[in-house]
Amino acid sequence: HSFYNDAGFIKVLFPDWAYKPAWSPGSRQVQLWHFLLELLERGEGGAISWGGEWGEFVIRDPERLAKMWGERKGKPHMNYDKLSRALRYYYNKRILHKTKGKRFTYKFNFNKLILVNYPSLHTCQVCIYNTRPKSETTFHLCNFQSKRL
DNA sequence: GCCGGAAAAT
DNA sequence: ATTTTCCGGC
Repeated sequence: HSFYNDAGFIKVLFPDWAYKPAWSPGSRQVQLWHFLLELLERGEGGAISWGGEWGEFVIRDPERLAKMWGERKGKPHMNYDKLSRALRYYYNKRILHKTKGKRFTYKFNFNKLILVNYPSLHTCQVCIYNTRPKSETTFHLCNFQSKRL
């Protein structure tokens, strides 16, 4: 079972509320893993990029990434030490794990993160990010770009 | 750098 | 509930 389509792309979906301003009704704060996927998706700058394995990524410029994250969240004193602590909280949630021995390298657990294809990955290239158990799944449907891995 | 406890912040 | 902040330990 592959998350690729024929062209080797996946489609990344973010909750639409992730893009509303914080003061907007119904909006919530964007979460760190949304932000990371967004940068990876866009091949942003070079502060972060996909690594060799499926879901693996390398933080090329830790302090710049932290700065970007801090700007997004309105935390001007954000740094890699604190950002990486947030990443470590993802271990127990099984959103991420560390690629041991590789500096600044982490890996998304897409098996956990992407639970559902809607309606079919192969035909529509749509994945839905969801961190909750399937039994209490709520799906956030919105449109987004695709990314070659 | 990386880990994870503890407490605070939102 | 998800970080942010701080930090002792490895």
